[in-house]
Parts: sequence; C-alpha cells; structure tokens
Amino acid sequence: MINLDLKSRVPIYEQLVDKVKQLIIQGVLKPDEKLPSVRSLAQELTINPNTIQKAYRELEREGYIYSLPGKGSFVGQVTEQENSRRINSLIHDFEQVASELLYLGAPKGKLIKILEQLEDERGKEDESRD
Amino acid sequence: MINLDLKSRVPIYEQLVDKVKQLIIQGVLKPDEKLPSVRSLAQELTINPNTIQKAYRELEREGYIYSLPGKGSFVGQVTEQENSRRINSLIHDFEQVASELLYLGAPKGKLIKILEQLEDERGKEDESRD
DNA sequence: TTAACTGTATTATTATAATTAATACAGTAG
DNA sequence: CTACTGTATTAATTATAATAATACAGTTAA
Repeated sequence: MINLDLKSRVPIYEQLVDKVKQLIIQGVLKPDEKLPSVRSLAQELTINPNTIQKAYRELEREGYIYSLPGKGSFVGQVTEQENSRRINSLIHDFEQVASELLYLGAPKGKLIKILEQLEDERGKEDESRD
Repeated sequence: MINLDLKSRVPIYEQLVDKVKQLIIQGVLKPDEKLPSVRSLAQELTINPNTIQKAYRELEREGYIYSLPGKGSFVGQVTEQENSRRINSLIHDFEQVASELLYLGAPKGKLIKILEQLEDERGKEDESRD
C-alpha cells in the first residue's frame, strides 16, 4: 500500500507523510483506525524507526493523526476544511502545469479530453466498488 | 530574468538548468545566441562559477546548448522533438494532478473553466506583444 | 605578442540535511 | 511480568550541494 522511493530527492519521511495524508483524505484509512506502530512499520518498510517517528510527529502536528502513548497512533477526524485546503493546493498546481502546456502550444481541447477520460475512468471504479 | 531560490530543496544548478531550458523552449533565447560566460553569470548571480559550470555541462549533455572552449556557450538548435518531449512530460503531470482533483470531488467543469480562463489570458499577452 | 577573455578539469573543504544507530523512559494490555 | 505502545535524546554516518582555489588551453583584440 505504501510505496517509497529511497532514491528520490524527497526525503522518505516526507514521502510517508504525503502517502498517509492521501490515504486519509481518500478515505482508505478511516477515522480512529489504528495505524501501524512506529516499530512495526519501520520493520515492514526496512527503514529506521526514527524516520517513521518523524513522519508521525509531522502528521500529528498537522492534525491528520493523533497518538496515545502506550496505545498507538490513530487516524484523526479529517475536516472538510482540510479537504478543501488540499483541493486549493492542487488547483494551484493544476494552473501551473496547464499554463505551461498552453504556452508550449498544447491544444486546450486535448487537455479537456484528458479530463473527460479521467472522469470516465473514475466512474468505472466507483461502479466496481459497489 | 533568471530568478533562483537559494533556500529551495531543488539544487540551484538544477534550477538554473530548468530556467535556461524554459527560456530556450519558449524562444526567449534564440539558437546560436551566446549565453553569459560561466564566470560572469556566477558574478551576476553571486554564486560559485563551478555551480554554473555544472549547470552548463548538464545543458550541453541534454543538447540544449553547445560550448566552444575559448569562445563561449551558445544556444543549441531546439528540435521539435525535444519540445514535444517536454509537452509529454507535462501532460503526465497534468494527468496526475487532475486525477487527484477529480478524486477529491473537484468538479470537472471548474477545471475546464480554469483552462479557458488561462487561454484567454494567454491571448491577451500575445496581443500586447504585437 | 600580450592581456583578458573564454571553457574545462581537478582536488579539497565546508555546510546542510537525511538517515541511521543506540538508548532510555513511561504508559498500556494481556 | 512481559511485550507491546509512543516519545525523546544524542551521536554517528551518509550523501550531496556548494564553495574555494587552482591550473590548463583555446580565442580574441589591442
């Protein structure tokens, strides 16, 4: 489920933060669900426990998870506010990429077609999930 | 013209590579145009000449510039192939971002509206350039 | 020809950050 | 009691970017 690129320039603790965030926002990880312990996840991913700890600390700081010493770390309540914050951030990225594409001469129609195709694919996934 | 972020996680030599690429692809720098010398650009940007050298070496490796020892470094012939390679790379980014946006419930219509607005803005810039 | 430019190469050093390592402490649960 | 949990701390290691200091050779114009 969690796939890390050890050779990436992005630190693995930050990759881990992003992955967990994504899983929470997408609802794969449900509120109050228990996350793997620092040590077990470290063993599973064959990285140092301190690296996991650092990621969890950051996730807690941002409110995505909460930790109970002695018990474990758990998925927090993701507010609608955080969700829309995430969307706004992505919209910004979207504008950047689209802007450069248009500058380089990529036809708007092609980009729209991509959007429609992506939405179609998403529809199929929703059906198969029922 | 060239703006670097010394505090970025992206190495400045790589930022420089990207900037020059962009200027070349966008036609701001014309083929066979002379680039600033390693030493002068280093002085202008107040960074080490070796850092410029590293960027130029990479740009030459990728075919964006060519260097004549004793004479200088010059903009290479940017092929249409390289341009479309760049577009393909951006299309990939576009799909990634759009996919996640749709997943999070951002309406396709809103994204399309953004595309249209970006295109309108580009139109204006083109006019003002005449 | 000389002086001042060019690119190129090499080696050493510094700085920074990620990661690992090794512990320790305290709370929880069976 | 034992084996889990999270948390904290300090040190060592590793990797890489960036700087520094040179050196060498080709080019150009005075």
